[in-house]
Amino acid sequence: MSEYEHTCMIRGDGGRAIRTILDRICNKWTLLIVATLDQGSLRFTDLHQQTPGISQRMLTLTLRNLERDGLVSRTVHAEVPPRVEYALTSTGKSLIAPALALAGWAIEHVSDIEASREAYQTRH
Amino acid sequence: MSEYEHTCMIRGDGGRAIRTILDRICNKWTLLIVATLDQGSLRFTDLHQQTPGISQRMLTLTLRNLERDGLVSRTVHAEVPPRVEYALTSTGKSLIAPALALAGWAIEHVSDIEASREAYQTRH
DNA sequence: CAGCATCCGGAGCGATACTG
DNA sequence: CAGTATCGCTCCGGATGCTG
Repeated sequence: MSEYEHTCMIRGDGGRAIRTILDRICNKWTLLIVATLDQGSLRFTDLHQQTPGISQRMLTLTLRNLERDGLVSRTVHAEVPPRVEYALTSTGKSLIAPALALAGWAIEHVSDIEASREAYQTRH
Repeated sequence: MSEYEHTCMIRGDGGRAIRTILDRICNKWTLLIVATLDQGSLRFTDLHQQTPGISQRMLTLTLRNLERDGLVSRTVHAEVPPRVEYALTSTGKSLIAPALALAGWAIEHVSDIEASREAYQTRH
């Protein structure tokens, strides 16, 4: 089987499956949060501190979406002050591998891409 | 080396490298166009017909961005009527592999994610 | 054939202030 | 500590119409 026949996985149903996950991970913070939680369970404030630049609002929204999709578990401990632990589910952990594949590609080609952008800039 | 230490590839520079590529592929059409071009060189109209639902405007914008980033080449043939061929560059082709990894994950887990969404819905 | 110009609605995201 | 509420900006993307 030739290489391009595999790409039916992407085009498959008009891209519905790949869209579902892209809509989840392609926002500004999701992959960063998932990668951070790969260390293990963390509290809201820990995540906030380990994610430079994120607002409380966006951290909350990102975690809610991940919880809703079953990629992150949210555990509330009945204590005062409250303690909430976030952790990757098994589904969430399984996302790490393909995410790393993409990150590897990004690191390998980011300089080429940026060079191409500058060259394009000067041509137009 | 434990698994989670690899995730520095994602968190690395605060996520700049991964952001560069996510900003490119995470829009609605880019991955679909790249997967379609994996068949080989195609004209504007061919791409338009093989990508159900896309508008001329979005096809143009998507192709311009891919060309700008050096993932797609654009060849204008001096004929009447005009003929323009789009093809993946070697950099563009190298994106197929990690994209397939992500698509595979998406296909494998899309039903779990949708089930989790419905369960979350009924809980809230 | 292969596009560009224009208008417009909605979503993403940041800043800020408030709370059980 | 772990959020919620509100405001406002920007950009994506769809619809439509025009052109070398």
